[in-house]
Amino acid sequence: MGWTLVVTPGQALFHEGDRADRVFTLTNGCVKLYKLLPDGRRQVTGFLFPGDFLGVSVFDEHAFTAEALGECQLCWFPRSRFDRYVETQPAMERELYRAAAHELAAAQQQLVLLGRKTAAERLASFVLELADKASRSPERAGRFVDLPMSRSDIADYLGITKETVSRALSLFKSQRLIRLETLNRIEILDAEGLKDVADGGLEF
Amino acid sequence: MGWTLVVTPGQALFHEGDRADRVFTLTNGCVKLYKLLPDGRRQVTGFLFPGDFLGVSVFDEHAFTAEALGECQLCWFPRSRFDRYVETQPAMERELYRAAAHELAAAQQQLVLLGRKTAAERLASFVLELADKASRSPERAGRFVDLPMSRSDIADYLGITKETVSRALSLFKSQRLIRLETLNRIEILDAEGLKDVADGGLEF
DNA sequence: CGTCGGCTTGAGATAGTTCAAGAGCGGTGG
DNA sequence: CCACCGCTCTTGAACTATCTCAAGCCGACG
Repeated sequence: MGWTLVVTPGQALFHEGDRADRVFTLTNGCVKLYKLLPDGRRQVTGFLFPGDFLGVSVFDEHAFTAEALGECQLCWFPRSRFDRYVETQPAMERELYRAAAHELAAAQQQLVLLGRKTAAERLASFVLELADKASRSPERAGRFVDLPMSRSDIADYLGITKETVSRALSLFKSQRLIRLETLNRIEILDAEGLKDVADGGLEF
Repeated sequence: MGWTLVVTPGQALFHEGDRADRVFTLTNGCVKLYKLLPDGRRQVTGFLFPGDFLGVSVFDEHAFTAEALGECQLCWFPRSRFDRYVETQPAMERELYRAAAHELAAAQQQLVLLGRKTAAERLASFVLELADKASRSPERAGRFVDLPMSRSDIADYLGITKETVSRALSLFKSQRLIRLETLNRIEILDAEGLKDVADGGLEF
């Protein structure tokens, strides 16, 4: 029902502007999506986890680059085949719409983060977002949150620098909100406290 | 085929969290969409112009507040009626999907703006975005761009302060990129120059 | 066990914010 | 029709969160 594809860490599945002629489902590993400005500034628009779909688009060209974070395994189809399949399945059309609406709502939430939150609020929101995603997956649940991406990737997702990410993490450690089990794995010690930080602290 | 509604300047059509039980089309006037943080910080997520749809959502609750900029005239239907109509029209389902995908692409472009652009780049992008929208409408075309929203609204859309908006406009005036015909109407003197600013200047 | 690359921490620079006046426009009433 | 008033917009000056640049640190890997 499709072809299997294995990509190495850092390898791009496709670039912004490439012809969108394949659709993927991520079976193993994580992927980052980003857009670049002409001078190299980068905005990460999202991260994908096992089970996520990729490359479905109503446009001819991809609007962003997709790059493997670690080693990834994917399953892909030609887009033409996918489109033909969708046309025969009215329920699928609806499902695509629902998925796009969810992505749109998430993007609008991210607009608030990028437009109006402080560095600490951004990082707290990010940790909780990952924790929330993990809690829905059977296996990855619990107080621990994996960070499969680098500090730079987090920074480019949150619209800050990698140094500011480090400093905010250190701040949270000193406040006993989190603990770094390893460099890429956070233990949440105080989810409530983190939530308070994420939405602007307790002001009144 | 629906009811007419006239709202006065500053009046909200609905608030974030309200039950989404009506769909609208804006026949006259302009609307701003925004989300608030608990402490009052605001992120404007978009502006609507005559002909735009509003309130179509797969969710039960509105994800943002919609507020009239000036006096507005709208046409609305109960959502239940709209949903029933969509179900009978497979082409409509597809059109909704296409619309959501376009909004998503626009939101991702705005993520780049909010995450990585400087104040001047943000304002230049904004002016060009309005000019581009206007150029598609038969009547509003030309070098002139109307700003139906306040400086604060622009600021909250671009993730900066109203003072910074003013300063960037003054900068563009001094560089002969634009002229303010009136406070709320810009004449674009150098679209190319504005484009260069919008995407990070000419670096090489 | 040493090296390399990413992470953390520090110190100084800065873009943008905040706070504070003034200026200009539009609306109102004399 | 003009003068006044209120509000938004502009400009200025000081402040600050974040960035930039520069070491050291530390963990992963050979």
